[in-house]
Amino acid sequence: MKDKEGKEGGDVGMEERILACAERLFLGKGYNLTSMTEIAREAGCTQALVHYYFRTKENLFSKIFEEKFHQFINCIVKREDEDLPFADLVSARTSRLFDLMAENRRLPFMFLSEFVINPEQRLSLKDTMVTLCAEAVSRLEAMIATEVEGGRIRPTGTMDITLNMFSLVVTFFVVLPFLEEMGFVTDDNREEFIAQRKQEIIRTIIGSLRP
Amino acid sequence: MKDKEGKEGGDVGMEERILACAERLFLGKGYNLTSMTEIAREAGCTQALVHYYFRTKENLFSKIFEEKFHQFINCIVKREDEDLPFADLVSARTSRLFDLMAENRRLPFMFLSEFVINPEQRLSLKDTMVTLCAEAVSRLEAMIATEVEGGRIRPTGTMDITLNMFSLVVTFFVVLPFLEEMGFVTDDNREEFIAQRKQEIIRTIIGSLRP
DNA sequence: ATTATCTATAGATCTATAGATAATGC
DNA sequence: ATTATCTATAGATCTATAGATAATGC
Repeated sequence: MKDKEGKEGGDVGMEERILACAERLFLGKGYNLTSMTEIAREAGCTQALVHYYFRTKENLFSKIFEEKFHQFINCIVKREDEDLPFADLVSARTSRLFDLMAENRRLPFMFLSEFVINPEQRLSLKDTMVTLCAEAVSRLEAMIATEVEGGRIRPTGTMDITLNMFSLVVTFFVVLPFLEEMGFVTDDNREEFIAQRKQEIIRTIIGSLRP
Repeated sequence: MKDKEGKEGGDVGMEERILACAERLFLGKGYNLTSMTEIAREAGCTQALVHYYFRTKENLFSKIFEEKFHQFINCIVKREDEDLPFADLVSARTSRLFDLMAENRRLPFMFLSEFVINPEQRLSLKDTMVTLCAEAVSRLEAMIATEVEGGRIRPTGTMDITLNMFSLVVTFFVVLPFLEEMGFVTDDNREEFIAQRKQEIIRTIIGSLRP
């Protein structure tokens, strides 16, 4: 029996507990506003121990950041959906992105705060991003061309559709806390509000493509 | 003649120079990552002087934040546009929001980083926001109802249209630096890219409303 | 006299490390 | 023996203030 069971997890090792706390804190406040001291306090150990396991703060952060980043990209692109008809593919990807965001609402904030502030981080992940993005849109690009040719959608760039999807989904979860604070969303209507917004986003994206 | 002309402004007083530097730094990196020392260094004085003029960091930040915030809100809502036909009003507001963002690209980052981190800031501006937002959408709401009744647009909520507008415009400028870094946007095509995206956003919003 | 500016410093953090001690695995 | 944990502390910041000095306005 450990002396401190703490908030995080059950009877899991201290290293994992540190990771879990760090993840939560980094996601909530970004790199610079989270201190090793705070992570240690939350995990229930001294900050020396946090350094013992991860040596530097940068190290600890990278571990979490990169894991989240890959999880994020992989979730969006699923090869199976490439056999779907165009509208269904757009709908499926939007829906998946929406659900991922619903479960990781602070993710964009974490990305943003790090990327905007930390140009090195940005550079170091650039290649990964370019590759993964290219993969993500290659099939889409071809489909759009076909649809446009067939006159089923108006001429549109892959970039525009992708930006639309990303913008609508991500911003929604970013502003959600404010909508709650301002009383537009309450405990009673939250679930329905979110579900409706999801449908509306998909309708917006697909609907705006009609010729 | 002052001994230090510095980067910011011409022969303007030190107080204004401090304000200008603080604005640039706060906008770029948010409250917590900007130090009084750094502001002083940029403005070309000691940090004691920065405290002399603004007493606390919080004070200095609030001054800038609130000014920017009001500028932001007032820019979006212009009463004259309320006489325009529906599509034109949506288009005009989107366009204005787009232009404002184009000139203050770090604004959303500043808002976000402060709001997400600083619940007090959020609370203190809540009332202002609610009032201004209500004003901004009241006329829109009536127009939407009329349009829907007349069968000219499909049934849609004011909230959805507003969110669409906000999401599409703001996210574009947030991700623009990444698109540049990834090579999708270059010095050569930037202007055109931005102009096209603006049109596409308006098309998306209006187009998605067709019945 | 008042306003603007500087130097110096107290007091809070924070990261990282060194070195001691307790727990564990063989 | 090795791994996990702690205490203590060095060395960097940072905010804020006190107190001295220079510049300005009457």
